[in-house]
Amino acid sequence: MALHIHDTLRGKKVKFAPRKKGEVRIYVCGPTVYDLAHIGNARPVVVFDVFTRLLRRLYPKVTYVRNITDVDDKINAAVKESGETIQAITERTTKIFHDDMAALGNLPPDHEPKATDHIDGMIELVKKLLESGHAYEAESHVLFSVPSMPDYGKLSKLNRDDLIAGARVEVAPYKKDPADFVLWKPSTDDLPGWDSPWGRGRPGWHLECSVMSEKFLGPEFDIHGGGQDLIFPHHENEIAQSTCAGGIGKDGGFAKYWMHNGYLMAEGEKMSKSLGNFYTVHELLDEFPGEAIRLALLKTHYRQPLDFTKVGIRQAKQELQRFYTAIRIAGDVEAKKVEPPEEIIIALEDDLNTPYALTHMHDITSDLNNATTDEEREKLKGKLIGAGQLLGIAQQIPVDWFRWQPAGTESLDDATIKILIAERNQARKSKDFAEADRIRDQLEAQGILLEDGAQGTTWKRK
RNA sequence: GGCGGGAUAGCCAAGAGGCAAGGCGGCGGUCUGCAAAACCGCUAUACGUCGGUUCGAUUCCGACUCCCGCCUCCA
Repeated sequence: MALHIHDTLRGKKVKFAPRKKGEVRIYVCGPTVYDLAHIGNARPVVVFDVFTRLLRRLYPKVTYVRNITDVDDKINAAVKESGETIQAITERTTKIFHDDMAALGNLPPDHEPKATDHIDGMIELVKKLLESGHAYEAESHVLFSVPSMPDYGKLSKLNRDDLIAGARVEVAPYKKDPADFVLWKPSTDDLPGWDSPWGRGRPGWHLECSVMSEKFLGPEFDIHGGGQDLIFPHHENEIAQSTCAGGIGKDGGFAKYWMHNGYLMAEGEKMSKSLGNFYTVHELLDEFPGEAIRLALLKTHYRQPLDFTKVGIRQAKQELQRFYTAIRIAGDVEAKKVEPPEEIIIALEDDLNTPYALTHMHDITSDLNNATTDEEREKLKGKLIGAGQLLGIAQQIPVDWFRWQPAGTESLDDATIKILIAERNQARKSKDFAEADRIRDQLEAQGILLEDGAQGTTWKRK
């Protein structure tokens, strides 16, 4: 089975074929760096991380671009509120974003361009749109003329009349058509701005992705991804800007396929800052291992709505315990041929069916636990770890995984635990089970669980 | 009003027109000094409601209910 993905543009699952043989170019919308990433921001990062891992296995060359948007009115608002400089906010937020995403086991993209490094390109793009009659100037703004593009709305399946009918925001008076959107807007002195043919100003929201995707992937690339909420207006407007500025080829130009991940709720309610029921990745990482958070996201198919809960993370953590326990028990044999088994690849090739891939991982785990010969165990251990490679889980050394503890907890150090285990085993040897159990209970009270195995006593944290 | 996604066991969650995967949790057993882990077994009066198509639907169609979202700057 070849790779199939659900394409938002065509509205169905389709067979994937890259524009250039053996090469895949993918662009995913990254964060606007004004605040800590919440778990909803993490979903597309994790989803497309697994997806690009799969692509790299399937194709010799993959270029994955994910941008950082560091110019935006939300950033300006954050500046006003905190008094920090823009640079301080965007750099700090970017740093934390990187740390948080790494903690969730995400590999960095090949390129991570920043919007502010590409203002010149944006100005060029706006010029092109003006020259080709797809844009116009009005009151120091430059606007995209939606009526100039006959098939505007093809991604979101919204037509211009619907847009106008559903408008909840007052239409700016300088717009020729209510559906037109801003390409460039003027900045007052207290706002970030760049010199342009239309005066000092700053770019509209969608411009950066049009410019940076072309710069790193060319005017026609393969896949554009992001959260469902970006379909309209962001991606719709990117299509408008990029295709009307040129770069229209046989596949309609710009991205050939569009992939969007589903929405997230938190604890049964829609995530909302005003309700306070959203989790930042940062705070979650204090309480849970990043890998458990990652798995909680991958347990649900990426296009399904996901109700993200702490109970869900705990369940994910239990599943990881199972994988790592099996790997730990098989610690006496070398994993052989560590690479993703066929069934895992097949599951993921079917529009990234991570839940089904996980089912296979559990099957492999059962087989490993049931294996009787070392030869089988070597093979199955390799399969299990190989499967985890694609999903970005089960890659740690088991000891490290079992050692993890929440931030700020003060528990016994490894050396002390070792000593207590030795004392307990001494007691067991001399049949002083009361003392042995006392030590075990004492450790358990500190969150340390003991397991007496054939190869001695091992421990893990709850 | 327009457009889109969802509703499967205590919980999470795949799936296919023809006996309802998997995991977590729970229960019983084997193993263990006892545990834990592992293993074995059990754990859904049939998949939101009502109709329709069909030999047969939970899977297709229609209506409805509820939930989530988009309709100009939110992943």
